[in-house]
Amino acid sequence: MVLRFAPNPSGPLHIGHARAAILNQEYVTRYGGKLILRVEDTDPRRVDPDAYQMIPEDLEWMGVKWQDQYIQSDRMEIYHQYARELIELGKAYMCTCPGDEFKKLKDSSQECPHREMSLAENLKLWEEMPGMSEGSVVLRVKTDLDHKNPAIRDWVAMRIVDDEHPRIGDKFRVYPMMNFSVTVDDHLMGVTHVLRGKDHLANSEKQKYLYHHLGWDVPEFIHYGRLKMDDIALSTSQARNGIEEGMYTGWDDPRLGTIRAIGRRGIMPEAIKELMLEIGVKIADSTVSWKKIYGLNRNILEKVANRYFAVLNPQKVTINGLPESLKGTIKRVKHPDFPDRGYRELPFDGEVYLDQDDIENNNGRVLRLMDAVNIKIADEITYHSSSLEDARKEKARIVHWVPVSSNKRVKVMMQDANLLSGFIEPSSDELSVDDIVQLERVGFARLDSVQNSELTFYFAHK
RNA sequence: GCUCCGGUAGUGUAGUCCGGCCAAUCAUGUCGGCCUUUCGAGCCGAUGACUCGGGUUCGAAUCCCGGCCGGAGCACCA
Repeated sequence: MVLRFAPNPSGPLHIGHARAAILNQEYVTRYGGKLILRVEDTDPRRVDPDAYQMIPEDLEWMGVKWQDQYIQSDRMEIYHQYARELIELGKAYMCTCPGDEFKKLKDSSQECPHREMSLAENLKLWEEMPGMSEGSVVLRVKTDLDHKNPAIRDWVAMRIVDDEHPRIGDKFRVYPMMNFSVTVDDHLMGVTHVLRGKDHLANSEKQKYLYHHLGWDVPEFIHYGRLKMDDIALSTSQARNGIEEGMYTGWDDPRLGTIRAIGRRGIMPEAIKELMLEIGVKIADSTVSWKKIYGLNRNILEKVANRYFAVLNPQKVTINGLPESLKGTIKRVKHPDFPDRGYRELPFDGEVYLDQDDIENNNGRVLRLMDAVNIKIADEITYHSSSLEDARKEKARIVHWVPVSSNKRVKVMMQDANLLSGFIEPSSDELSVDDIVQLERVGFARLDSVQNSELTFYFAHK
């Protein structure tokens, strides 16, 4: 089997691309064969030069591997060659009809005057095409003027574009349309199965005519439905505008649905993969919720993420009447299921930061500081007892805390780009960037940067 | 409007091709319980669906017709 992932380089990959990429990859690994990465940049106006770099990066992050790689703008001569061949076969013709006039004819199943031009006239126009003005002429593939779907009738194969191409400059003015270059490439590259969105249903139909004209085998077309994410509805172009206007910090802004934004937040590639394999290739649309992704991701992270205390809405608390004997160092496992990962140590001297909400929601009640002591919340915070049993008796809430005497500053970037700040326990200094941890009772987060001993996390989910 | 396609629990999915083993799978969510220490993790359990109406058949989620709802395309974008 030969499959290809063929994105348009208009920006980095987003969650929708992930489906095509991962499913293609899955077919290859499951049935054997190869995967081709083909960058489809035959519209000079829809090319973001950075995308040539970002697309492979995003694929690598997702764990998608490809064997061959092509860029269509390197293959312009090939498209020109096949376009000419098609004319010589009498299967395509040069058409100078204004667009609206052709549409009128096409919609009533009538052929335009150029359809029966002689080969010589066609070739002459084809030779002149590079010197003609944009919009004045196109090469059309003959299909069936009686096809019940007007969209299929005599579609455009080559057209003139005046803009410079970001990669190949002004070397060419005559560019292939996607349906033409895709068909030529899929055939030349030996693609056996074409996996594409159902928005290409009509294109598959159009392309079949070209396969038949040239006597080529038609690959298996597989169409999948639309994938909607609740919340993020941002298209690549909307995201780009937002970045340019300074609304978003970049392609990896936590509010965006790009692969890099999702990864930055600590969503694991395996979670994305599981999601895509579950959704599969069915043609019915599906709406995926973040909760679903979080659930899958949590299953992976739960085993991986060590635990730390961070207080994000800190209020300094001094415990009155704390017996001297209870002061000391609290040891706590990094992960309850994997004790051999070791312990972290928190000095405890009666001065701690607690989450303001924990204090406000427990006024008049007993609160247990994990692995430390029980305290009574009132106007004054006082020592209550020390054992867990006592805490249970009081139905005390068990909360996390950070020592005042020893801690690091921490910031947590939330999904809505809200930046929370507070304190994290001192043993967090053993963490390095990219580590994903569970901030107990807060949620999972990925360490994004460390600056001047201040840690910045990107929040994944609870 | 025209062409094409789809509709299984809150969401996603299995089953639909080749009707019976489907009072319908799994996941996620939600709810409840458990846990010498995360109310939020984990573990256990529970709730929850075949779009509707006809037809064919001994028997239909599965086949046929119609309705309803939803989607895609109708570019000199990909």
